[in-house]
Amino acid sequence: MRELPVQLATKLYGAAELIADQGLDNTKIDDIAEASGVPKATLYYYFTGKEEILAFLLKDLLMAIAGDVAVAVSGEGPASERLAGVVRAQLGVMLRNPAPCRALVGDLGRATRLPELAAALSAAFYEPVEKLLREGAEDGSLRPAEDPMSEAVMIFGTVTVAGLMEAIMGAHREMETIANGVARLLLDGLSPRTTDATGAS
Amino acid sequence: MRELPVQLATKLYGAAELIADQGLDNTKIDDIAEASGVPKATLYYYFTGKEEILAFLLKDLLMAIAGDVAVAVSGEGPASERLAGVVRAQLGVMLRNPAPCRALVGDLGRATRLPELAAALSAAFYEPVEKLLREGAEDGSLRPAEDPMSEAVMIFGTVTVAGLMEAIMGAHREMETIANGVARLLLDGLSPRTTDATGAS
DNA sequence: ACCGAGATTAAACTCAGAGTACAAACCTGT
DNA sequence: ACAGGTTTGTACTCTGAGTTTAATCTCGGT
Repeated sequence: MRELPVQLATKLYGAAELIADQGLDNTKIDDIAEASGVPKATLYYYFTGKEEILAFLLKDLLMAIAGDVAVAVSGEGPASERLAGVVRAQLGVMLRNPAPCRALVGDLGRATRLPELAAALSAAFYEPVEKLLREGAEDGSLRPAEDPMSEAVMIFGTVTVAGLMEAIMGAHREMETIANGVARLLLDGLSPRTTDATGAS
Repeated sequence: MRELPVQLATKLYGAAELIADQGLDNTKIDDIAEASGVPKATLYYYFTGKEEILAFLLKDLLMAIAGDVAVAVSGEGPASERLAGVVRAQLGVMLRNPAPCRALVGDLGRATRLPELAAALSAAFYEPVEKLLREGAEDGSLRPAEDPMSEAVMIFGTVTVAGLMEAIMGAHREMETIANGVARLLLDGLSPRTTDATGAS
């Protein structure tokens, strides 16, 4: 895949919506060409096919998430708070880019079969969060995880599905509202808090 | 879609693996015909196309989950324990049917665009769990949820992603192990438990 | 045994759309 | 002006989805 001119990349975002709505198969290359204003021949000059176009769009999304997550992870404060920041970061990117998100779910299969993307996802999310969990165990703000990797995966699942649900329905709720709900579930769980000093009623 | 003979249905499961591995687009109707031993013409006699075949396989999976989840939900004991049962139920079905699961992720987009499936998913999972959350708030074994619907969605995300990760990699771990990890996260969260009576070291 | 209705299948067909080929224009630096 | 890459229109090939047809098969009723 050749180095992509910025202008072309920009135009392509217009196609994300289309792909998100219809799914990749129902979207003809000619449709993508028309929607983005990039002629078919040019698309084939840069990409080997549809899939690679989708992959480009998704990698872009993952990079955005990776960036914001990285900032949240390496911030100040206890790990638990930074984790809440991670949640906000991911949800923020997702709600700002609903079309690629929908495309991502829609064609997750292809995405996971694209090894480059799996790697990007891991770098964007699992690894930073896994690290964060370990730090939380050290600074005492999070319980020690038996298996930080799979906890990171679960956290990703929780956040992602919450975000997707919102991206698929047309975001009624504020990002902060959703993020609070997610963070509360992840940090405190569903059990009633036992924080009140003496036994309650 | 005509009434499907049992024998034919059985043969079709053989194709799930294929679809899971390659994704639906990379799987030719003729491949499905060959893999399942059902001639192409017969497939078209019963289904209108590939998509409907996939839909059939997925609906089957969702039904299985719905069944086991329903049992778990309506069992004895406090809601919190029944929730753990739900987790076990879903993971159990997923790990017993890795191929359809992988197909489901792989072609989630199509799946969500198939309204019948969205409804099935909702009936199989969201509604029962939502009900369970309300019961938990009543019997005191779960904290009251502000928004039971979106909590049900998040729970589904957590369980599903955990299950998928395992279905995609070839299940090394026992279902119980995974279920315990998931249930622990969902019930207790990531914060250190404050359960020890007096302040710890 | 025979008949008719529906089930099952092979084989040949149509047709949309992905991807290719290629040459003409178009830059951009030298 | 020239060379090397970029951009694009146009016309092409070819794969594979879905259709059609018609030949068999199955089986309950007579």
